Amino acid sequence: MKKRAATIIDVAKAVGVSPSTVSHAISGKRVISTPVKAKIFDAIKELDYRPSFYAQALKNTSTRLIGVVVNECRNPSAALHLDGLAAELEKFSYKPVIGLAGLSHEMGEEMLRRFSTGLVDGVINLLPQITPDEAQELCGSIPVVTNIRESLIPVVLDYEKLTRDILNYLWSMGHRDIGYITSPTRFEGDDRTVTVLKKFFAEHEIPFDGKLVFTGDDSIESGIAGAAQFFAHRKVTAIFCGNDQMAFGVYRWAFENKVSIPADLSVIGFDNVPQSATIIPPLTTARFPYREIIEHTVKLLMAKLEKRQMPPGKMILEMPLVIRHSVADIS
Amino acid sequence: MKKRAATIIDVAKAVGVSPSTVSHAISGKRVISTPVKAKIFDAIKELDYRPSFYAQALKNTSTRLIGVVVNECRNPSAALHLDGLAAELEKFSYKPVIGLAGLSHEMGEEMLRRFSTGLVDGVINLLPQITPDEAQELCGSIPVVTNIRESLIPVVLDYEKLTRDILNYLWSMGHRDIGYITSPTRFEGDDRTVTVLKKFFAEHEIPFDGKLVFTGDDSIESGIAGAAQFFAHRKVTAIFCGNDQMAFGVYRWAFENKVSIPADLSVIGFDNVPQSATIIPPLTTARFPYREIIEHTVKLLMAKLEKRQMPPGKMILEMPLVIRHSVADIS
DNA sequence: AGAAGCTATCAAAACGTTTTTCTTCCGTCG
DNA sequence: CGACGGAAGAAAAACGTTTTGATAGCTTCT
Repeated sequence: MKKRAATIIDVAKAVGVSPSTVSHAISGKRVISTPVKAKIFDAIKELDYRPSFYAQALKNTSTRLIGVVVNECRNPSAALHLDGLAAELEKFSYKPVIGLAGLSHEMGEEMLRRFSTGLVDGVINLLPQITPDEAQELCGSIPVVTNIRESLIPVVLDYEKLTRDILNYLWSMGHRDIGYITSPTRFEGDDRTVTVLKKFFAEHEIPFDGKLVFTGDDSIESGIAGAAQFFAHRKVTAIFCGNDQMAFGVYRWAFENKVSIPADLSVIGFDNVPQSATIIPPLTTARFPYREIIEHTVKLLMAKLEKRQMPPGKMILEMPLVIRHSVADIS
Repeated sequence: MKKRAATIIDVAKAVGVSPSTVSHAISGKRVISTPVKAKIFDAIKELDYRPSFYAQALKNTSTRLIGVVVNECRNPSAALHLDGLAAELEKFSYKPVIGLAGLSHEMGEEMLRRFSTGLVDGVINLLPQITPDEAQELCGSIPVVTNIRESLIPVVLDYEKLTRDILNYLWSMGHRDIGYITSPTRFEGDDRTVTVLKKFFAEHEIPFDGKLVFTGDDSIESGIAGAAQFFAHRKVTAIFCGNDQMAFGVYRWAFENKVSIPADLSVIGFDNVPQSATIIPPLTTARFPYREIIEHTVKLLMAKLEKRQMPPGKMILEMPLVIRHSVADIS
């Protein structure tokens, strides 16, 4: 059990046949007589022969492996992406190789560079801190898809409509003092959200208060910090967050400060991670279309792998509000 | 950008030198004259040469990669393991290759078998459904550590003491009607827990009610099911769960059935995942020693890789209760 | 009966490295 | 001045496969 693993040459010798015959018997690319084939398979089992992955990869120049780079698994949204991508890639007989970059920028670059040495056939970059161009640069000649950045995928996420939906909903429930915590994962979406915010308040003839926008970083801590900042400034009746994680942070802050949700403070998240349904009170949030985004991500990667063009046309994905119990009607 | 990646031969030709010289210049294993070296590095940059990972692996027979097999990332406990293992392996210059098996048994076996083809130097099996022996069998000659099973690691988790601590705590708070939801991840720990339970009730002269033990599967859903079963049978004042996920399920059931935690029902979890601190009310739970377990897991794997024996001696790890707000004093 | 065509197998080249051994060229020393 | 030794680089072998081309031995057809 501690000795060197058996090679194809070992089994060839054991049967008294050439290595190529063994290879053909395994792959079935040429016909091998039944008795010989039987003896070969016996020997394979006997010697516990397993073809060397690396030798095969070297010969084939394809590995059916896709590198997926992500910051941390403990981010529920990342975990959802990872699980989903694994399942989706499986449909095309690809397997993910997950690179955990941690939170450092260098480590992310390092991982992408590492993948570019032929280890994988393609890369999916889930790091928000690395732009599509940087990622492609780091990976050299192998195809990369950066699915976090909306611009890269032939799909459009209508953040403006979503923001308007949320604001309308909050407004209809009587909320006038609303804080917003941004998420770096949403990028362009974030900027536009602020624009919509300003416009919305202008339309309703309410002054826009810049201190009611807090720049978050997707972590629970920044949710806490955001809520703290708002209330230090002035009382708000609702906070909406660029992702659910930060909404959980707001919950946390509220609990510690004896502010009751939703009675004293309403909260809206974005993502609809499973935890948003189990937290108390269940979080009202917008459903991020994980399934569709994931499908499109791998579809796009497959196209790049096969050097196909994607059909032009864009697809608009809905991000419906899922109404649970974290927003109160105070009108 | 779409053309074949440059090889070491290409850079050798570009400089007018032999491939071995290039290799030596890169590795520094032999001294190469400064001007030649400079030209080589220029050419490398120019051609964007990256050594083929597979060719290197084939030659070296070591890859500094460790396969980690896990069911799903969305399980927060798994995510914690994954992040921790990645950081710990990094200390030894190993990188994890994560295999997502999903929930099917065959897929788990498949992943383990796949890893055994030289893809990785060693394997860490996090699948509770596969025993250490099965895992070693599937992986052939490469070292495997199955860290979920306590018996394999030179560390003992004192589940009996933990159970007693929990029961004493609950008892001191006045609880007499206590349900227990088991976790498959704890195995032997689970059985022993039930034993301790019986003993504890005997000592306190309370009849043991078998219907107050529910077999869970670590999912949120089984937490819901467990709570539902208990209350269908009779009222309990406290439930303790083999992991935090299932405790979240109990929260969920309580919310839906207008049972208030902790006023009407106390809950204790096990794991102390981050979410247990942010859920409302914050969950009282036992801290699973992730850091130590992870350290020992890779220590053990490193020993196997270097064919060293582990020093005998076992280490007892504490699992202290972290008291938050999910248990009420009803005495 | 000889050419042609199969069938089952073998031999060799190739994939891109690393490593060991072999050259060649100098300078130095006795 | 011949031998020796060191430096710098070249050449070749090896890692474990897959794939292509070659080679026997048989059938089959004309």
